[in-house]
Formats: sequence, C-alpha cells, structure tokens
Amino acid sequence: MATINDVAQAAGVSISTVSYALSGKRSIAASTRQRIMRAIDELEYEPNAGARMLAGARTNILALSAPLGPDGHLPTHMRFVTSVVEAARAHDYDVLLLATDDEVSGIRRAASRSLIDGVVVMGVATTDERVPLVRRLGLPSAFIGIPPGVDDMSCIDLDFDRAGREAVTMLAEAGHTSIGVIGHPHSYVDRDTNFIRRFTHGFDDECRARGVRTATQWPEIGRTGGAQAYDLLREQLPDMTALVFHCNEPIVEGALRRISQLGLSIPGDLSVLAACASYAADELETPLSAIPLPLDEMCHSAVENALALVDSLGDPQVTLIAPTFLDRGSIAAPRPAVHPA
Amino acid sequence: MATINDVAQAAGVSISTVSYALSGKRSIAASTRQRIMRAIDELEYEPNAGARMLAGARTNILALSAPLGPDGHLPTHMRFVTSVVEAARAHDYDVLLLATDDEVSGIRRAASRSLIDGVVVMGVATTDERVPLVRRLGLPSAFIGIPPGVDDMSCIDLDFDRAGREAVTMLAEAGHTSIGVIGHPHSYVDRDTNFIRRFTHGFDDECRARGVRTATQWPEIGRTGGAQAYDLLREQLPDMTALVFHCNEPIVEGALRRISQLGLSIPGDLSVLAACASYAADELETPLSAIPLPLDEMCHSAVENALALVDSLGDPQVTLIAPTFLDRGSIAAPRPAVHPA
DNA sequence: GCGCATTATCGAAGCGCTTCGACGCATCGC
DNA sequence: GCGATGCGTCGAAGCGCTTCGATAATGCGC
Repeated sequence: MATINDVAQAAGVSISTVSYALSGKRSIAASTRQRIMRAIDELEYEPNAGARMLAGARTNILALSAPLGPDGHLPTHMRFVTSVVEAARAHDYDVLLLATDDEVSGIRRAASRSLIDGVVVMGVATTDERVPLVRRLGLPSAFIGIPPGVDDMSCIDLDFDRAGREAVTMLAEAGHTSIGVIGHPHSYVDRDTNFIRRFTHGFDDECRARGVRTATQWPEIGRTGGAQAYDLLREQLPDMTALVFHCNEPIVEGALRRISQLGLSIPGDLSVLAACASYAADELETPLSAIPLPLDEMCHSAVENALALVDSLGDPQVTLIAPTFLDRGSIAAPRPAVHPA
Repeated sequence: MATINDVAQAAGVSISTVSYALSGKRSIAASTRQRIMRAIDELEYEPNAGARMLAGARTNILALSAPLGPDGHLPTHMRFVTSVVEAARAHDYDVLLLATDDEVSGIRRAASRSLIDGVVVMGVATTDERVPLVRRLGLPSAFIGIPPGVDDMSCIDLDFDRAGREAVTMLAEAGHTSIGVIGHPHSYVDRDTNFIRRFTHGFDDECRARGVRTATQWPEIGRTGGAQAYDLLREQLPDMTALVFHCNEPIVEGALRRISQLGLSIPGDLSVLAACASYAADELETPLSAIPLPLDEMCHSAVENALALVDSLGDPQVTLIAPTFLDRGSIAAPRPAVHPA
C-alpha cells in the first residue's frame, strides 16, 4: 500500500507538501497540486487511518448508538440506521454501529480509544444515561429525539407537539368533532417515551381548544393489537368519525384490515390520518393521508449537527422539524350519522 | 485521556512492560502485572486506537458489507446486522457498517486505509463483485452465503440443498404426494439468487426421487402477493395437501390469511412447513413447523471465520450448516380427499 | 561456585501522518 | 532601493503504540 512518502517522491515534493495539498490548510501552487494529485491517482494512495488518527487529526468515523429493544420495530430501526450511514458517507465519514447492550459502553469505549470523532444517538429514552455520558465525555454528538430538559446538546426531532396539533386541525377543519387515536404499543408508553408524550400533549391540547371529543388506545404490539384497538376505540367513542394513527405499520395494518372487514369505507365512513408515519403510508391496503416522519431529514441533520460540533462550527442546538401534510384522500367531511357494523 | 505512558509511570515500569502485560506476548511477573492492572483501572486507561493501528497491530474493527436492495426485507436484514455486531463484540471487535451503494467501494476504502482487519460480506449475489475484490485485496473475510464456484474464501450458509430435501422428506413421510411451494418474490429469482437455486435444486430433486408432484409460485412482494400465490398454486396443483414456504414473513402472512379465509385448517386440511424461516414461525397467526434459518449461527460463524483468518489460524473454508426441524404441529397426514373452497 | 538457560524488564526504533516554525523568493509600498 | 509582507515549500517533531534486541536477575546442574 502506498504511503504519503511514495506520493511525495513520485511528485518530487516533501511529505508535508502532500499533506497540505490534501488538507488545503496551506496554499499550494496549482502545478504542484496537479503533480501530487496525479501521483495519488497512479499510486491509488489512501491515507492510513491509524496514522491520521494518531497525528491528532480526524478519525473520520462516527459512532451510531442504536439500541433496539425487544419491542422495537425492526423496519423503522433499519431505516434510521441506513439513513444515518448514508448521511455520514456524504461527508466521507464511516459509521461504527453500536447495538445490543453496547450502545452505552460502546460510546465510552470508542471515545476513550479516540476511535470516533462523534456520536449519533438513536432511540433516545426519556431518561437516557447516554445524555450525561456524552456530556461528560465532551464528545461531539447529535441526538435523534429530544431528551427532556436538555438544551446544551444537539438534538433533532419532528415537532411532535405540533404534529399532534396539526392532526387535530386537519380533521377538525374537515368537520370532525370526535377523533379516535391508535397509538404505539403500550410498552412504549409504559417507558414514558418522550415523543409519544409530546404528540399526546399537542393533540389533547388542540382537541380541548377546539372542543373535539377524543380517546386513545395503546394496543398490544402487532397486527392483532391494531384490530383490537380499533374495536375498543369504537366502544369508547361510539360517535367517532375520524381516526388518527400514531404507531408503526403492523398496528396500522391490523386496524385497517379490521375496518375493511367491518365494511367501512375510507374516507366515506371514516376519515383516517397516519401521523408521524415512518412507513410508506401510500402503500397500505388503503393509502392514507399522512404527516410523515421526516426520517431522512432527521438523520441527515443529526449527522450534520454532530459534524458541525466536530469542526467547532457553532454551538449545540435543539432542532424541531415542522410537520408537513401529505394528502392521499383518506380524509373527508363526516357523514351526518354513521352506524358502525 | 490516559496513555500507556501514564500507566507505566503509575506502575513504575516501562511502557513496553505495560504493552506486554496487556498483550501477553511475553511473560510478566504476577506482581508486576497486578500493579499494572491496578494503574489501568485507576487511570481508566484505554489504548489509543490510532496508535495501535499504526504500530501495525490490529484495528479491532471488522467491516460489514450489507447491501440492501429496494426489494430487501428490512427485518431480516436488521437481524443479520444486529447478529454480526453482537458476534463481533464478543471478540472485542467493532463493526463498521457499509451500506447503500458503498458496500463495494467501502470495502476498498476501509482496506486501503488499513482501517479494518477483515470484512463480513452479507447478501451475497450469484455473481458478486465483492468476491474478486476481497480476493485481490487479500483481506480476511467471510461470506454469508455461498458464491457459486468459490472455494478459496470462507463462506457460510445454511445447506439449502439439504433443507429443500428435508422439506420434501418431512412431508412425504407424513404421506403427502402433492406439495406446493410459495417462494421468495420473483424479483429475487430474476436475480438468480444462489440460495434460492440451491433450495429449489434439492427440493425438486427429492420430489423427483420420491415421485412427489410439486409446483412453485414466486409471488409479488408483500402480503397480497402471498395470498395470490396461494390461489394460483391451488389452481396449478388442485390435489395439493401440503404447502412449503420459502420466503419472508409478509408473504407467509398473506398466504396464511388467505388459507384461513378459505376456512381451511392447518394441519387438518393442509400441512404447512416454513422452510429456511428467518422469522419466528411460532408467532404467526398459525404457528408453523419450521426448518429455521440459523441466522445467529451463520453470523457468529462468519465473524469467527473472518477473525480466524485475521489471526492466520487455518485456511478459508466453506461451511454448510445442516438444517434442523422444529415441530409445531402444522404437519399431519393428508386427508383422503380435500375439497378446497 | 561457575556457566548456562530462563525469566523479567527496559530502551529505542519505527509505524504514517499532521502541523509548526523556518526559509527562500517574489511582490509591494513608499 | 529597502524592509515588510505573503506565498510555496521543506524539515523535523511528535502523536501512542508494538516489537525487537539487549540486559539484568534468577535458578539450575554438576
């Protein structure tokens, strides 16, 4: 493997000149730079990662702390991971994946070994030990999710509070006054997951402001849970004319299945909105109007925020992404009277 | 951050002694080792990754080349990734995740930069450019999947040929003479995916040997595809008394749904076997007897094979894991005459 | 009690890079 | 025309580790 020395010799310059040509930290004559670049191409030179790290420069590696609980939704999880890797690659960064019981200790290890320049933290819990850990390590970082009360670290997330309000607004303005919600599995809620709390807060608050009746079901995990949740919701809120999903695909699918079994049409008999959807809501049995979870935007911003801190450009900041709405025709005005099967 | 120098001073020895105490490559007096270990604990010393790499030792990093096609099954993909990370961690290795368009160039880059000790290659295609690349780089590696005609590199996979035979054997011995197969989405088959070919080879061969009638459907992706595939299969093979799945969850779920809609009972009306199941076949609508895909075993062996090559212990080898059978009562003797709805 | 093998430890070289200070040279202002 | 300035380049130090002799200390046989 070619070293910087080989390149320097081939180009007839010193190694420091090569280094500066590569980093751009000092000016280099155009002709010299060209000779160097040609040598690099010919020799297929790639800087040695270890040497670069050791010399106190970058490692060009970002850790991704991605815990996956037993009730985690694999497809969503994978989408986040993929998206972070993609974003990192766009900045010539590689990603060290920390998972399964190593999402905390791995951060400590990788940082202590000076193996990483920063960390992107996924699956942030309401009380998350990674917050104080990362703070203590002084490691450039970005959190995907907002740990409550944190304002000295970069965090990015959908504005779930506003998403909740928007959901109500969309439906209320279409004329609905009784809106059911099928939320995430109750095991998520038991953990007091922060984004759920924020969504619920905005949603309930807006309902109150608009005099909308509402009820929420936190189902069992999986499709069956979704179907059951629909039935329970119908009991709880017999005059329900609109339904909001704030959960993952399987539950949505289960509920939609149940709704179609009951012979109900969307949006004729029931208006439906997929809120904070991490999945393609247009590929469901019935395509749903949605407030999408801007997963890619979240991941890309997280990577960029983390790298900005690596470069000491600016301070940590909390970013809330404004919700958007994608109309797929699953929302309409309520029928004067709906008689469920 | 503490360096080896700090440790050496604290323990009153030279840095080489510390290094040898840590690596065990030369004998160290027990008392000295204890002093060193205490110093390490007190100083929370972790060796600098860059320095270690540069000094020509290990990087303790393994790349995972994990391409995910547009039709890839996210949950299965994630299970593989997680399992590889877990296996690597068990050997104090970290994993650099190479994905989305970087699964080939990333190997080259990471290797040229001496950033990794080896690579685990997932999602091996029948003709895979990563095979010659890795061979050319001389990089310790392990392939999850068997690229055809390769015997000079470590590969590991379920013995799909035998799994195909076993599937037939299980059902034929229960008395079935007409077995339908619902396979992977046809886009996988179009790509001439090797493991499908191997399964089909074993399956068809065994059917021929036993005089069993058979037909296969390669459905559209997703649950709907599964349901359609069942109907088509029933047309193609009207006397079918047994069904084998060789596909991912959604297709299985779609087909099971359809079967239950038709009022057919398992195994009363139809015996069903989930072959090479990467999912929990006991958590389906109807729990299915299965030949599980030994995903964890595959990933762990792959990591171990790759690391054995890093340590120059033994030569590359192709490992085929023998299929096993998990009885969940979804196979029974066929009824004398079955009249499908 | 002497030489010899063995064990425990040390010093120093070197891995490939970044970066600091220095130097030579052309350019500029006055 | 002379010092000041800036540009392009070089040499050397140093990052923290592994590893190769070398050396000192110990135990052994006879």
